[in-house]
Amino acid sequence: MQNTTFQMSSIVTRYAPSPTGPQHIGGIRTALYSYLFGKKHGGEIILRIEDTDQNRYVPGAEEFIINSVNWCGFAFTQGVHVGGAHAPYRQSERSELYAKYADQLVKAGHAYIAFDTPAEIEAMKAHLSATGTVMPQYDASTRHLMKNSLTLAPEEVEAKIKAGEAYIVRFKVPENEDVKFYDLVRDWVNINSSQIDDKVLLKSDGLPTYHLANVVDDHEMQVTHVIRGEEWLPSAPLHLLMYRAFGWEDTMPAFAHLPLILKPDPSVLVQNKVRKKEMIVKLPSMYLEAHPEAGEAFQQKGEQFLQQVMRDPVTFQKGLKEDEKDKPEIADFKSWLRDQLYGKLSKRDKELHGIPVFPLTWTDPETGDVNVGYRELGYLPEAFLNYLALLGWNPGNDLELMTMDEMIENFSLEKVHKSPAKFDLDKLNHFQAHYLRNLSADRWLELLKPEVKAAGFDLPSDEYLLGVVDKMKERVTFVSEIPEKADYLFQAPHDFDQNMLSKGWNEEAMQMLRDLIGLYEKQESWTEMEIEEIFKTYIEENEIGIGKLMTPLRLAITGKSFGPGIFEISVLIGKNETLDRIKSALERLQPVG
RNA sequence: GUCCCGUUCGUCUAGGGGUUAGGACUUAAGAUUUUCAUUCUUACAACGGGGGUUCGAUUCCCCCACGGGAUGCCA
Repeated sequence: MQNTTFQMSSIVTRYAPSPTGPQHIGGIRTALYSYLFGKKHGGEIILRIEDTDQNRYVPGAEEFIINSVNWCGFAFTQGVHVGGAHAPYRQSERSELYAKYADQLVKAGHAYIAFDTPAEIEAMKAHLSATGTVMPQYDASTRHLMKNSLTLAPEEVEAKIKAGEAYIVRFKVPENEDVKFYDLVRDWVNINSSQIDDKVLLKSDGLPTYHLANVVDDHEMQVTHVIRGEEWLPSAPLHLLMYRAFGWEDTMPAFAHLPLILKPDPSVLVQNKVRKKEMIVKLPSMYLEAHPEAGEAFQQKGEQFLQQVMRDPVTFQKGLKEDEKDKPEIADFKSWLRDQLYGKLSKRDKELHGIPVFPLTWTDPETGDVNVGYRELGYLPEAFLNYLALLGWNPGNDLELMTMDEMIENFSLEKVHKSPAKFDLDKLNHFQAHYLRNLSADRWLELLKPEVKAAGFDLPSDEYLLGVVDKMKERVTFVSEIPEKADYLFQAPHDFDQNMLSKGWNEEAMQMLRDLIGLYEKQESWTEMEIEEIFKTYIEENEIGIGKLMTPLRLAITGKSFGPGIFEISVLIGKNETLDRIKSALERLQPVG
């Protein structure tokens, strides 16, 4: 990796999202893989914003992408936010370029100008469908029937343009040609060109479509490796054809199409009794919300249906299939259900499966809807990223927990999976707990302080806080759980575990605690070993079962029945506080039983 | 519908013509522990189905089933 400077500098990858909304974790993973690959080969990693659709532009989306990547802890070497040799990196700022190249293609006979209105195209397709064509499209078989520069006389075309008539540029896809291309993760893929329609290259607003902009920019920016989602696989042959038409085939980038990230398996839902019950009620009302026309009466029917279908995974799978015997309202519900339960991970899956899809919290600028992100939920970026990296890639050994450097070292596109992966929150949480336990003192303080304040406690010293961390880090998955589970480390307990109280808080225990206070008071030096010794000597001398005293002691000091070692806690909070708490408990709590 | 891609424990996956099919998460049991965790040990659990090719197939080929994607003047 350290040698071959020439090879190293020649790699260029890119991440090219469109700012149509918050970046979902699939996008982050694509960005990550582009980064890992680029970094591994010492190359350039470009962030290019594909904002060629004016209608779908969402303010803030671009910042969201950059913030997300920053939070995850990796970076681009070129891009909208940092500049670079190929600036600008926003496609809306490069539009003359695309028009120029589209023109070049038209002149060379690889593309043509078309004047058809959407309605006319629609009519053509409808007509073909009616006469039995399975896949009606604007292509070699139909382009001669339409209004374009292939069918119109040149003067006519000229006149129309002069008159200001709207037009687009379409790519002239060759007829019936096998297009074969190599994909780094899927090997050879073969598609016949008749499957591809004459894609629009330049829209009537003068802006390019993805297909044109992407090919032109990857060429201009000297991109060597295009790493993108599987949804692009079917249009890759088109892109190849375009590189060919431009005469750029020699320098065409290599392609790597990544598998999708899927929703969790719905049969898991069926097997979980609690979740199942929830879903039987929730799904019909969610459907009702989306389809108010179904009518209130639907809710019950929907629940009935689910109850039958969700008996077990097999009935579930069968029951969700299309069935001609279904009543119309159930048929609609079913197809809606399929969309909700299967397929790519989507925004709805936070609600449905408890799986957030955004790295950061996103507030929809139009609706005000808040979609909570991994960061705000308390996930550590390194845990999130490590888990995400493994959803579609694996180094091929048993390595799972990896630092960024290890991921870079081990990464290869050949090891990227072909098949999609389902998101598993349990495993992410395991990673999270692991990384939390290995956090540095500085990070701990940085993360814990706001949580302590948010819980309404006074902020203790850093030293004390690190003591808290030491006692609690093995017991939590999120930092916010610390003030929640160990409130007694920040103030004397207000509430006491009733169950525990009824089991062991009696006259006998109270007397023992009074004895213990006496012994503790005499003890000058206050270390864990010493006070444990006092405790043990006492119970041995009085032949008491250890739990008989330990439980009431813990209860008096913490109010709880579980937690770190009680002597550790006593030392942390100090001698005075320990004694105060025992005394106060003895005053406040009446003996039970 | 048509085209493209995929299919190993419940989940994420390793492997690859002859393996006791390996690891991780989850679940369960045990050890440690004053409790709760952590940690450690153990257990449960998989090659979608059918045909080939082969002495032998989970691995290669074909078909089917299932899952996914694409089929826009969206990306």
